[in-house]
Amino acid sequence: MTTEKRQYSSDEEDTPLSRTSKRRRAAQLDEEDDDTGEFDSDTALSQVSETPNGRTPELEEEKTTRIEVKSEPTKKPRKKQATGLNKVKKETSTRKTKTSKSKIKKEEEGVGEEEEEDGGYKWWEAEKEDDSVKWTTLKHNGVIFPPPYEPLPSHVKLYYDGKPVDLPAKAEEVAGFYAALLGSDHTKNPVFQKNFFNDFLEVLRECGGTQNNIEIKDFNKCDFTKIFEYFELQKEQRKQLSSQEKKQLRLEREKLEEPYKFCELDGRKEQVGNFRIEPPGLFRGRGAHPKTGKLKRRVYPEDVVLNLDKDAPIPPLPEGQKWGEIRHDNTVQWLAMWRENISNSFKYVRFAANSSLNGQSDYKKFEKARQLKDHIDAIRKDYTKNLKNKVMLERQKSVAIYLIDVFALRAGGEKSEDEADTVGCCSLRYEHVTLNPPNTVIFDFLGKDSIRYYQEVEVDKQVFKNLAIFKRPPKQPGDQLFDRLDPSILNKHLQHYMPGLTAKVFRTYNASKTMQDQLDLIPNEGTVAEKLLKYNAANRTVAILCNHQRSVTKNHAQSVQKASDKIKELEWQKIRLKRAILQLDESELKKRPKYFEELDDLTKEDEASIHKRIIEREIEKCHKKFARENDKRKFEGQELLTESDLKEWLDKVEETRRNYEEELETREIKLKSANTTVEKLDKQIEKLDQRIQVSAIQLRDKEENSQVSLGTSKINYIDPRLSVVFCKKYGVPIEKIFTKSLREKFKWAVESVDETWRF
DNA sequence: CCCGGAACTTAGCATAATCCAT
DNA sequence: ATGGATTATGCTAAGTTCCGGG
Repeated sequence: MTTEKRQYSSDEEDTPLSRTSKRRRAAQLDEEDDDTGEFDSDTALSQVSETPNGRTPELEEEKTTRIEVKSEPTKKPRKKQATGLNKVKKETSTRKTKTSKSKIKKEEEGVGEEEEEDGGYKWWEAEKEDDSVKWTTLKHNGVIFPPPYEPLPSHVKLYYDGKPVDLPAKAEEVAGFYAALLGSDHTKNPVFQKNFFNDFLEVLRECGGTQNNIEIKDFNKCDFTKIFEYFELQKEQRKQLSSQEKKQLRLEREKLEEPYKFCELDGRKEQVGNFRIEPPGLFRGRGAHPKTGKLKRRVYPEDVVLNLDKDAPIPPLPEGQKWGEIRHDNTVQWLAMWRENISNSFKYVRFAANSSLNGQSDYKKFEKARQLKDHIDAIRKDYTKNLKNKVMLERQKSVAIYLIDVFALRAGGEKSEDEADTVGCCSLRYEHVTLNPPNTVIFDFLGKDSIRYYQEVEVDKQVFKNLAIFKRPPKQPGDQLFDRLDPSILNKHLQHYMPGLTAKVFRTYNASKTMQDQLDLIPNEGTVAEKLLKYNAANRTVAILCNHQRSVTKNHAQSVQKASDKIKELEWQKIRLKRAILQLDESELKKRPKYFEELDDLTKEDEASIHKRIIEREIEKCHKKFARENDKRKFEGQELLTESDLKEWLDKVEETRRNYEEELETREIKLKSANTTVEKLDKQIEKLDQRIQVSAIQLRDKEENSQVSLGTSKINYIDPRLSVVFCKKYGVPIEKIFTKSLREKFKWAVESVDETWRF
């Protein structure tokens, strides 16, 4: 019933043209388009779509474009970027005095928070001008390599055409990678199968084929289930370990990790993020990734480049091994890197999210987004005006910025043939946008991570007209909508509004701005739980804006069912109590008829099904309790409970069942305590009402959140200071909103902001 | 310019850890 | 205390942007 969240592009109806040639074709179109392209600002929509092979473009216009384009970059060289940030820094320093004062107050009050490992260095209270140099000293202990491959026991094998295969360890390892995924969707994906099988055969060939003369040719004759089952068994055994043993293992792991967890940056102890080298395995590309299933090869020390200061001791390696390279580059914030074999790019070992350098980057990111406040009006005015610009490039730019600003689209860079076909703004194609006059647009495309973006929206009239122009024949499916645009052109354009302004800043800006606006709407009243719910609702609007999705969990439907059953049960209980009141004193009905109205809401059938559910649950409970109790007794060598003991419990349930049945007929409630009163029952009903309220809200929240992921926007888009201010102003403990690791990541925000701060 | 490499930021999913009702 | 449900974290893929060299 749930629509699949991630979309695997429909079976290659891909045109014979490769994506790159599509692009080229689009470029040709442009020239033609320019010929047709005199854009009258008042062109009516009908005219636009009609416009056949229009007139030649005014050459003047062409010239102006070129001149404009050239003159733009002269304005400022790239490296400048710092200027904008320096301004930000000054702003900070004025705020600093305030901040440190409030900090002192805090300390006087003796707020003893969590322990800090880094000695409490507060970079946000320090001044630092040039940030191209990231550190002066950097020492660390390198990385953890995955353990070497452990061959399977000799009775666990791959079967080919029904026969056991003796694989060389290296090939067996690869087979094992596949076997381990048997339960997952990956192994159902033909691309995954094919890529895996190719690489598996290659490894097998490299190590001289199978050891018992079986030639593996057909993937469909391979049976990995024995290996899979062995892994499952291992998993099970690991789960069965006593908590003692588990603890032991954990301690050993922690001891091994200890030296790698921290490094020394400018003399301070800071945490390292991903100090583990990624283990070999099968590449799990998302969506319709052409390389999914390929073997991700093992990384050895000689593949790894370390980055540390010149005087830092070089982390030792086992005899005979050496690091690929030792570097001393203090303009970057990585500690180690290696080249990965799937797309031939680099992987980095970097500082943890709570490190000072990452904190500073975050801070700068949000300050830059805040700066956009001062320019956004001009930018909006500008792009609105330029929607009617006579130059095609300008129109494309303004429409693109409009989409990025209004719908929070990503920039959308060009992608190569061997990646999943996903798009962002600049790479949108003809088929991703459907136009419904007068001004409704349907966006339907796969974005980052192959997450579907589907929106039916109304857009500015002129935007609509322009989109129609961008789709005008001879353009057709497969062609680029913005055929003259790419992120670098767009970003260059944005630069001249504000240094450092790029497409992604709009997402940050609009996310945080939306959050601020939503938080402003929340009244400062009610319980902490209620406020939290409203905070989450605000968070959710941001997540929806950014299209942050998650797959519904396997047991979502079940859990919703359970929750709504629970509510129904509570309501039934309430009704029951009300009946009881009437039983005690019939005159109550006349006194407050409204109160008893809901007695009629519950049909006999509903009531019966509630009864049934309760009874079934009780019976199940008896069985479970029986089984568990006996397990325990067995373990302790005690006498076991007999079937008759179980029967006794079940009989009790049966009795309840009969009571319910009777109650259903007679509507007569058997009251538990004899001396109850109307007042007491009223109290109980009130309590029930509250519980029902709470449960109903939680249920709604659960449903609304089932496909929306709040975390991504909380971590990356919403200025953390907004949350801190919210907590302070509304008396909500920050722990309710930021987990421990987020509090550490956003320490700069938690400690530096007072109630008056605004995004 | 254009291209691709390099560096950094953002993303969802699997699983570990924790919570919470029983 | 248990174990099923929920939440937090770890992992690594997939974006954007910067940058330097032809």
